[in-house]
Amino acid sequence: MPRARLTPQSVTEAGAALIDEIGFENISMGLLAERLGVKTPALYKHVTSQADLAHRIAVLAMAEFADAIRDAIQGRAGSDALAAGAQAMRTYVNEHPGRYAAGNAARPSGPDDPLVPALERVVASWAAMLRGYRLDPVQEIHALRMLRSALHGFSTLEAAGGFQMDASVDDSFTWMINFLDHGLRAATSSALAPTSTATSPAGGH
Amino acid sequence: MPRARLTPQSVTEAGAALIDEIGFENISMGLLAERLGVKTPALYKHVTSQADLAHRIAVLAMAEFADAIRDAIQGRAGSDALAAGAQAMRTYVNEHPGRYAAGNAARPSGPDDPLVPALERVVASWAAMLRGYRLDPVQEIHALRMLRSALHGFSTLEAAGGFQMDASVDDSFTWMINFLDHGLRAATSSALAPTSTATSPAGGH
DNA sequence: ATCTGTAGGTTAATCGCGTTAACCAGCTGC
DNA sequence: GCAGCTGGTTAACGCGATTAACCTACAGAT
Repeated sequence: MPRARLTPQSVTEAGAALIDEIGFENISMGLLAERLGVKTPALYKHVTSQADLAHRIAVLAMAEFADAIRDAIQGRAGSDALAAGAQAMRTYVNEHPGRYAAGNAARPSGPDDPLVPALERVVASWAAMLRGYRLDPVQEIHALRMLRSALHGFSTLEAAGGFQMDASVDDSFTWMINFLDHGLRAATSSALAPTSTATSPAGGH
Repeated sequence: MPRARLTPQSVTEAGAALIDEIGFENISMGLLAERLGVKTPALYKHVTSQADLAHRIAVLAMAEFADAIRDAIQGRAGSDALAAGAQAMRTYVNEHPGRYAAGNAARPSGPDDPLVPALERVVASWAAMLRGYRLDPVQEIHALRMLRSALHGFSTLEAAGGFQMDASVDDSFTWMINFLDHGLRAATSSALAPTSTATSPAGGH
């Protein structure tokens, strides 16, 4: 019987493909082994555990994801960059829901975890894009978090089938991007300062 | 030996408390049984399966959540209502991360699933709040989805420890709310029509 | 009070899945 | 042509969900 010639990489890639098909929470070692034409324990020669597999998929996913966003933003600025980056994100999440879920579930295991640079590259791309809006440095981080929140929230809700009402999800997405773009442009000069804490922000500066 | 006098409700409530402590994915029938001073199989006299338990927790969570948001918005309008509702949501998610995760993971099993009205009440509260901004009806649904996306994204990222940078998460949240408020007020009269991009349909009304 | 039926608990057994142990066959380098 | 690691296989273990078989505390009728 010839050997299957698996490697950690090929196992991870097959796992990534499978997780996109059946969903993050439905993956199992048995299913993946079957897909690879091998018995379950064989996988343990390449990954140490199911958790390890999930983590490798997460790293793969976040690296791909970072690339996708970087490429989309390349050569664009301002509104264009925002729209392109956001669309790239949404496309990625819709095409690879399982990978993306794995990427979100993963926590860096330490400072030398390859997940860390991948995540940093994602943040760096968004930050670069935001720089085009010339925000106050203090606000930039708030804007970055808002952007992540909005895009992540939209993508995951959509992937989970959370938008039930019969209005075009595409339209909603472009509307949101447009909304964010307008707001960011408005924030460029004017101080959209958060007034301290408690339950209520009064407006103004 | 006296009996434990469990009910589906008491089991669900204990499960909800436990899931907030140990996390959505870490719950197990054994742990919950131990917490209730009972052997594992006893739980099956009150809930039919672990999935059933999770679903009941989800219903409980979304009902509480809907109440919290309704109460927060009560008697307020516009910016105040937005800020109060958003803060109520964030507080709920932070205090009950497991419940909230259960609520999000759950899918209505059918039209008479009690999860449906609970979710509808949540949407209704946000919609009522948005009405204060007097948006174009077409835009209202987009705004609703954006709001859900932003708040859900922020809350879940925060609960998952996703905001690593050392800037106040509180400040970021109020900044975001403020940003959304400004944008919504701007959208009140002016047509914030989505300008067509590559992937998407042209806007207009 | 007693008797009885059943809801609500218990212990024992099953099953699936992750994981490990023990074993064995190809391929690589001498 | 053979020694030995590498990558597979089968068998076995452990644990968590679930089910079966059993048993008893309590409610209601007599």
